[in-house]
Amino acid sequence: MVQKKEKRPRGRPRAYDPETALARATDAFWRAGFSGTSLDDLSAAMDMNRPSLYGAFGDKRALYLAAMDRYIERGRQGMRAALDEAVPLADGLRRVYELALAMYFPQGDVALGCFLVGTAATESVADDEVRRKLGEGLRTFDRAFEMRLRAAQRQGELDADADPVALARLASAILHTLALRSRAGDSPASLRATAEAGIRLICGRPPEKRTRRQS
Amino acid sequence: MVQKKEKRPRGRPRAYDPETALARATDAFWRAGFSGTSLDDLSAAMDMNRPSLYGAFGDKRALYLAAMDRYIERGRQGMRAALDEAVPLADGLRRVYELALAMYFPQGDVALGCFLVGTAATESVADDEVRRKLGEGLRTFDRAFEMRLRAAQRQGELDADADPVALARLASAILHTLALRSRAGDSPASLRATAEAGIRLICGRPPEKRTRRQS
DNA sequence: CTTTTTTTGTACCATGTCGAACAAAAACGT
DNA sequence: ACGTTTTTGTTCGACATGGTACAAAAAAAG
Repeated sequence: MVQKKEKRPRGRPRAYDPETALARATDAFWRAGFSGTSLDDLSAAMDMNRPSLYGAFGDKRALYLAAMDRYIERGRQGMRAALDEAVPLADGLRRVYELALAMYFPQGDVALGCFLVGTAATESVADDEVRRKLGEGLRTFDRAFEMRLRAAQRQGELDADADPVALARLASAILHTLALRSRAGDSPASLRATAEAGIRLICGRPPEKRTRRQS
Repeated sequence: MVQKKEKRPRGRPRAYDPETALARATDAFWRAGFSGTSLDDLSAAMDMNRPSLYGAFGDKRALYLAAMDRYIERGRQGMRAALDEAVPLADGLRRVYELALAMYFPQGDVALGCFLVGTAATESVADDEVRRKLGEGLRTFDRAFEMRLRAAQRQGELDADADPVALARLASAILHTLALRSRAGDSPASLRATAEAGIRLICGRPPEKRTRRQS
């Protein structure tokens, strides 16, 4: 157990990297949804032929569930980093929303929005496991906001009588509206404005009446 | 033109009512999404055989677009009624969210969430027309909120320096999070709480510190 | 009653889809 | 070098899917 030696396995080496293959599968699902993505599409996107794909990830559904897990975990890590308690609450929120927008609008590509909103939300009615994972993912993001808000409250950055749980849900609501609207054709600029308005509401209006001039 | 006499058309009378057929098609799409709903599913749900369906609505995509139009129009009407200027702003918002939750959680059925979030968001990346309609639909709902917020501002119900456009987007954000979370397995009760928190934030906290007791 | 017009219902077709069978290929161990 | 083990690539097959052709049916018009 101590030495995780890179012992090559016995048979023919695999021609793909599981992580990048999963990333490409995620991208394919992202564009057309679960039902709208065929195994041929996946096979082409992942550059794996069907049997390899089947052997590596199981059937289409298992592959999709793995893509969900990966997406949620990466989102969690991104939020954890963005919500560093060393940066002010408002800046942390802004960083989260910027991170989200960077994902929702890939460079030189059409707007993709959020993977969960764009694909899992559709499947969740018919597929219990997808619904479970989707719920767990959203709660994960809620919790990340909530932890940060609690810290802000402890540090006096946030009103003592604020409700961190409720505010966290609203911070997520901003995320959800960005996710949805980016898929509806809204521009990054307009979404940034919406995010800013949300941040102002969540953090509480500054003590003095805010002027339009920025510091 | 004056007398819209119920002149029966020439041939065999149709065995279906177009409006209810479209409603049933909407329901079918709602559960499985556009790609996940087959023509057989639709044919069964609408109680029309394939050629009749084709003759009445065109192909599957045209049928889906018609379902979108119907859904958006009904949503618009519902919001217009709920946001009656005679009722206080907070109550109006509450009525909108209650209306939404009533749609998202049909009696004696699984949670369906919002039709647009659950189905159009998936298709919108690949289908320009769906994306256009989705964006227009969301903006329609934004505008309904915005109109009401402007009225509230005129009546002094809302701060004079509030931004109706931004607040309307946030009111929609609450709607979007309800739509998404209802599909993720959240309970109506928890969503109601989220909606209430959103209403408090949008309407501004009441002058005195709010106590838990209700009038 | 016959003709005309429109809808219905059955059957069909080309294609797409998921999943699997099977042999060739590429590595390791002896 | 030879067998073992694992992955790859080709191929196949059963089935679902979107869409259509065509005759029977049901109503009005003549």
